[in-house]
Amino acid sequence: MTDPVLAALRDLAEPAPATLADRVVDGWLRVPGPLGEVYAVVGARGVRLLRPAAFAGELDAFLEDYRSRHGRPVRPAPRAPRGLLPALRGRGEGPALDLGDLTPFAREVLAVTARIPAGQIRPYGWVAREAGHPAAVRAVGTVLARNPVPLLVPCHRVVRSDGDVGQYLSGRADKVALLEREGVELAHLEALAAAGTRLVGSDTTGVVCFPTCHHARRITTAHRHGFPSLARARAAGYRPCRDCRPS
DNA sequence: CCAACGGCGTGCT
DNA sequence: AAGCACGCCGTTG
Repeated sequence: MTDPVLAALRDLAEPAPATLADRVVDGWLRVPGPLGEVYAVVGARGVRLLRPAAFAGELDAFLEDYRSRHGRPVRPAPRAPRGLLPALRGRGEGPALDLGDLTPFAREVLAVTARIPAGQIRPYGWVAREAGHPAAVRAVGTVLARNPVPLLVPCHRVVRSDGDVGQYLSGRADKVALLEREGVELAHLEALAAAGTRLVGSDTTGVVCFPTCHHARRITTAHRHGFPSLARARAAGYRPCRDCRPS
């Protein structure tokens, strides 16, 4: 078990000179994350696999998971890649990712998901549409269920359209914890959904948003209107927000 | 190639 | 209102 503080300090240390092995062999590491420690495997092009340690089990199981996916040798990584530790603390753009072996559809789904800001959530159906496959809602779920780099690609921010938080790799409890940590008011959103409100608009701007969009949060209660669908909002003269692009 | 399988959505009770 | 059945669709064995 690695001391989180020591692990963090290690990231600040001078990078070791790159050896040939650093370029050819992938490296594993164990670092602190928002739900406890995580294992990661990093290749020359970026992070290839990441798992919460509590979910992955022992290191051996994690490395076997990686080997079964890629069949490449793994050794301990000399250091964490730039941006990994800050990203796991919710800061920065995150480290480079190596998702090269995924299908184009899966890559697109993850790319769309990666753009959801912290503190906000979007439905699976929205991701499907943004990825250019509006009917592949369920397939989006399958892709996210196999997200090789959870936390870095924030699949916990994708939820069901009915207000339920939905499933998650390591269980709904983790998903809820991650979202609440980011300031998402799940109870409030569930109440909204239960009342049939999926979008909110401002009658001063005529714009409708997902409730967690930063524009939506600025609407004062006097000017706030809820809508069950974009069609209904449009019928009332509203247009979709250009930032959260409600569908 | 085909069939089964999901972190879903929706319409019907 | 909560639950269920069925449709959808990209992967995988």
